[in-house]
Amino acid sequence: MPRCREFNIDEALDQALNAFWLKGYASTSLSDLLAAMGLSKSSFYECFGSKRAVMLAALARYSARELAETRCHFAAARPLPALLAEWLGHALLPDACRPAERCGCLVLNLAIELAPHDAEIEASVRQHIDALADVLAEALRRGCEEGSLPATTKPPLAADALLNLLSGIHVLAKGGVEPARLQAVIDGHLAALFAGR
Amino acid sequence: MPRCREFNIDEALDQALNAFWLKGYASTSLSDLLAAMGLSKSSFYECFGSKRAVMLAALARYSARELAETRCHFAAARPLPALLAEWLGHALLPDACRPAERCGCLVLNLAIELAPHDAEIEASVRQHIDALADVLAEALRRGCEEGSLPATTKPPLAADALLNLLSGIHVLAKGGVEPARLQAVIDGHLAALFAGR
DNA sequence: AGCATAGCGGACCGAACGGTCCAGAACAAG
DNA sequence: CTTGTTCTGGACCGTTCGGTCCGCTATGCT
Repeated sequence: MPRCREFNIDEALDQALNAFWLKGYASTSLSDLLAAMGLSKSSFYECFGSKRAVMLAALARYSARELAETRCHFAAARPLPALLAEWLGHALLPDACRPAERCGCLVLNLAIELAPHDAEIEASVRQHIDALADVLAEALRRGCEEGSLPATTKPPLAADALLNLLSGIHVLAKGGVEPARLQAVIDGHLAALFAGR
Repeated sequence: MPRCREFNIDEALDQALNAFWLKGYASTSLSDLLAAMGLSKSSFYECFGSKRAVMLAALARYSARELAETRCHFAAARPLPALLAEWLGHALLPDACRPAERCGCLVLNLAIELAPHDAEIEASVRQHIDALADVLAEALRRGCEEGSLPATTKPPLAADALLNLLSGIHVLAKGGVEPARLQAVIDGHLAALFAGR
């Protein structure tokens, strides 16, 4: 007997995600959110409860998506150097699933804006970072075994370094540094990594 | 015959700077600002004109201060490895002139929050980044000449890499990653740098 | 003393904020 | 057709926002 929901929660969350990605949390007003998600204020509060809840859900969704893509990317049976180069360079290329160029990484954006004052956000951010580092470390470990990486490489440390590299890239790109300059930094890092040292 | 100004503009700006550093631009309300700067709304608008003008001034002040400190740091006649290690590690240590731990870098915080939507901010950020990169590149050039760095080192590229490293450190630290892990990343990067590769 | 300025507190402004509520239309299943 | 649910638009809430203005006092100079 009930009338079933007409809008798709996940699609609405994706739009909310894009809105927060573009303008951050505080600067995304309720009106912005409603316009992006394409639903009325009543439906919004009925379904999600609050602005903060939506951003938490969007953050979780982004994190899961990003993690799944990364896992999938490194699961491919291809040379590790190419996999890493593509994964890092990804941040500098236009991408259909990003709401704009130079919008950085949603997790990092929200981390900077909210993590110091919101324990729940901080926990999500930490979890995302650690999970990503794990995926990277695992890929690097395989690289060591296969010989594409020097045996002296320490996967967890090198994974942290790569994650730090990508974080810097995201931030500096948002600050206006030209992609070519950042690409050179990536290339240098990878060259050093595969040369061992 | 005029009565002279009682509060110090620069000190007030420093307090505004700390407020923005702690909470970002949008989340720092006028009340926050007035309380931090210790002056009345009337004096505030008489002297600075608008919230945005204050943040621009605070940003310029921060940038100049940071740049001067960095120049001074690398002007010391001490071994380059130590200078670099201290400069990078600085971001992970408590510091009297910072309003809190893990507050990141004001320029990067504002870049992420505002640069994509505010050309004036973006220009300031770019200028700061380029100036810092120049200082670093110059220090690295001296390192090459003195032999503390391999002759194959390309100072501008290595400078960008160091700046990117520091940016990542700031962001990940704000995201809750333990300082020890980030310190290890720094150590690894410097080891690779001085080993050439 | 007289005067111009600095600075203050506070009233006031319109707009926007996040959030609540409700009347009614649209719709699906019985 | 009835019933129960979804969904919408809009009225409404109190609060806060950035910003303006004014009247008062405190102060320094002549």
